[in-house]
Amino acid sequence: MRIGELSRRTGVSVPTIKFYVREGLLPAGELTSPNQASYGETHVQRLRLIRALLDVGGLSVAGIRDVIVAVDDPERPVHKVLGVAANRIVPRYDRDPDAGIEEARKTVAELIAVRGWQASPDNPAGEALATALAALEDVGHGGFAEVLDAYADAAERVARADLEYVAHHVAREELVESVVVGTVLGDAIFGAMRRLAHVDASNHVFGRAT
Amino acid sequence: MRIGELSRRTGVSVPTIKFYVREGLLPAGELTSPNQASYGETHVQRLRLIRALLDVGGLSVAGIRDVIVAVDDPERPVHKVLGVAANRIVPRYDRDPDAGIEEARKTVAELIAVRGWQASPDNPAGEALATALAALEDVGHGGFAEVLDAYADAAERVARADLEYVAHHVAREELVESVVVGTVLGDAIFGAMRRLAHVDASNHVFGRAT
DNA sequence: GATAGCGGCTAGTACCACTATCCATACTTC
DNA sequence: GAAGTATGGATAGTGGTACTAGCCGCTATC
Repeated sequence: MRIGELSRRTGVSVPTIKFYVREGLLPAGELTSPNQASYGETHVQRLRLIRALLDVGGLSVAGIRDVIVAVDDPERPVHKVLGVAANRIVPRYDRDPDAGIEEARKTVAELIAVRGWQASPDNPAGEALATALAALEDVGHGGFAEVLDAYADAAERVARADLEYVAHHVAREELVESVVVGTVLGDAIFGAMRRLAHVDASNHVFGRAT
Repeated sequence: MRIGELSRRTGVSVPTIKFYVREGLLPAGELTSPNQASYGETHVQRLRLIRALLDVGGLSVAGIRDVIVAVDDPERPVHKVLGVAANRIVPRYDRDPDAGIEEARKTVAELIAVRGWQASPDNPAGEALATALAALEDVGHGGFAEVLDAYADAAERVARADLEYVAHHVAREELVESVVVGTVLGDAIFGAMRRLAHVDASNHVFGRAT
């Protein structure tokens, strides 16, 4: 198919497709003559992935490129690809290291220890958690830490379900892609569900609301 | 205190503080002379809230303004304020209405019915959920829907904990602020925990990884 | 053989979150 | 009380991001 049809089938404009190719998010079409190229189903799939990661997942174009380059590199071992993906997916908050974040890091380390999680507290997710907890403390909602256990229970439940889903995929590309998709879209899905559950819970508590 | 000290105490530069005042995120200091104003603890608090919402919560300046204006308007009933907050907090994905999203909306409505949630499926959170599910379908991971039940269990657990925390706050401003903070930072916290739990779970399944 | 579409290119746009600079005045320090 | 720094208020500019517009020479298609 040619670029016009690719555009129609995905709802992405032709100039934007060209832009994604330039940015390395999408492989160029196969040239059939000096100025004519043909695109296939893989391009349609890739474009849908890009749009989902951009619109729903909130990743940046640069972040998507890093993930895609890692996924497409057959030399790279799976766990390295997942590492790159994790680094791009987890938002990086920069915060000048003060007393607050050190305290929060300790909380995170304790949580991991109590839960018996096999995870190092200084990986990006642990850092992100510490930053968020420190921010909570800063805004005077340190008491929110009370609910951390409930969050951890829920996170374990979700993570188990995620892994079960991912376990169905044996092929490398499928595995990596489902981890990326699941992580990014899973956040959006869980967030939306949490808000629905809030509405329900607050209707129970306050009678009726929005 | 004067603006310089406010800046030192919050780590936000003086020009940026001026910018927030112009944008209506932060009330102006109280003028003590034509070109001298004094700021108090409320300004420190408000600035910390702004930074947390921006850096960790990922809200836009315009979104924060809408939330803050609603919170600061004493005329507005609590449930309306929470509505505004929900609308700003939940990211709005625009997607041309196609067959996919209709299907996803049905899934959402069913989920709500099965769970017995007192929530309308056409509120922003329900729409966001439908969009995310449709995106999942688009990228060929429709099978992910299998795990929705686990997600819903977890969301209920988290929402219950959130409400318990919020129930401690009786004063209106405190109530609204804790809902906003809890919703926004809670997403970040849960996301980070989910990733930690993934690391743990995948260590159990695959032996060891990143 | 007209005309619409194409690949490849450079340049431009709109928005966002600041940042720089300026001015007249006020506070601070010597 | 002079010198130097800080302040409030204003306008203009910056750098980053995600596109978008326009052009050229060529080609598929009717």
